Amino acid sequence: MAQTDTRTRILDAAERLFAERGFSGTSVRAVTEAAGANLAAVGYHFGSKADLMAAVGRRVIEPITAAQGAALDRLLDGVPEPSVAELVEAFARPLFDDESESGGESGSESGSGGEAGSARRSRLIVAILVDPAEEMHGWMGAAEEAVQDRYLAAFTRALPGITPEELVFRTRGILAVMAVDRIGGRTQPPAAGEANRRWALTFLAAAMSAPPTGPAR
Amino acid sequence: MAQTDTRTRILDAAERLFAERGFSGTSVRAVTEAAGANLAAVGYHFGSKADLMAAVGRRVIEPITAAQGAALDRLLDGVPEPSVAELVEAFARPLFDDESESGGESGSESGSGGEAGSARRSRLIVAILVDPAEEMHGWMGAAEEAVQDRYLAAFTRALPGITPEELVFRTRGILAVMAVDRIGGRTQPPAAGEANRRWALTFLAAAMSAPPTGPAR
DNA sequence: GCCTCATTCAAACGTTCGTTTCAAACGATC
DNA sequence: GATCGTTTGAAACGAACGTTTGAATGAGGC
Repeated sequence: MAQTDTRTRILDAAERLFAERGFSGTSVRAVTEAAGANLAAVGYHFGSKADLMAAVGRRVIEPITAAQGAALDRLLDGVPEPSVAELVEAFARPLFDDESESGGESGSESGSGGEAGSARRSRLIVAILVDPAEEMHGWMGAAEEAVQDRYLAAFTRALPGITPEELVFRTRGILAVMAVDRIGGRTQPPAAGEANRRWALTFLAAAMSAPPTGPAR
Repeated sequence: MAQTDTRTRILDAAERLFAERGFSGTSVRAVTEAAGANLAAVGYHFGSKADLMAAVGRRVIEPITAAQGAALDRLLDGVPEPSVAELVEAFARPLFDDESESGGESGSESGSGGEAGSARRSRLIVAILVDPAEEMHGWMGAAEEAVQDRYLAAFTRALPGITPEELVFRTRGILAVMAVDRIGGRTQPPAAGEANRRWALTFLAAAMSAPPTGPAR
């Protein structure tokens, strides 16, 4: 066979199926069948279905979190006070699928190729964000929170006058907008990823830059 | 009326559980137990789990769609060219839970500690929007699409210069932002519904009013 | 050859799932 | 009180689920 590793094939299949059907909607049997592996291979390589999801999630999220942190470093290194649009782009761009993934400066990542499977990454992120199953996001660690806190601080400096609570709301709004192509698929198929990404950046830059919400009227 | 109808109790319990755990994550047994009804009651009153979900969804969505349509009627009746902020508010406000609407359905579940009364409707809407299970949204009909098309036309008039495709994206962005309080619950509990709603309207009015995205640079 | 180790395999474990069955209880009408 | 249609009850159905078991398989070192 000389195919890819069974473990990797399972990770790839699970990444796609968890993104498409959610945690509860994906069976271990469906994963192993799609991967061309035996049912027991999940237990052997990962331990349990929840552990498989954690492995899938970490493989996707870790380079994204690293890219978000590196982009913020680069931004703060250039100018002391980056614009809102720059912050939005630095935060959101790694969340989208890279049609032309070049970057990768910090050599820590790379490692295992990571080829193929674009356009699936952002779908898994959205699934992680919105899936009600605890196993879908319970594995996330402090690294993700840390980089989000750093962006929150940067947005706070770029947007004085916005209360911290509203800023938290808006930062979560960035993530929520990632789910846009999961919504209302009945009318028409989601546009190409490239156009979606540029529209989202426009949408989010304007939203983040909105004047503060006044008190209840 | 010793207590509410079995059929209604099942609808209430299903509305809460489908919103909290999604379609695949909610068992018929969990619904009937929460409703204090027999397992077979779902089959008798609704036919199947998918039919139950359709009944739950229609009960929630229909008045919202009607309110969205009525709000647009009212708006277009007053001024021929409503502003973007007015359109956003007319479209989005019915999607949020009405704090003022005390429909008197607070007695569904007694034991839950939190304020279970409202804040469930918008959660179900979000669950319907993002749940990957076909049964979660497959029941939606032409009425919902029709009102969304009417808003799309109104936004098109209010925002000349935005391509129809980008406008579709932004309109879906309105719905996506509804999912914001489902995201990142680790940092802090979701804010009160009232503040969330006002922040969302600010966020969305600015986002919808953004200048058109230029061609790829 | 033999042994060791990691991996794969078919099969089975017990549990939970959605659904169905059929008898019992209920309320209204005669 | 008997009868009818409607609703509820306990129990069971087969299928699918996550997980575990223990025997095959194969490569590498002796």
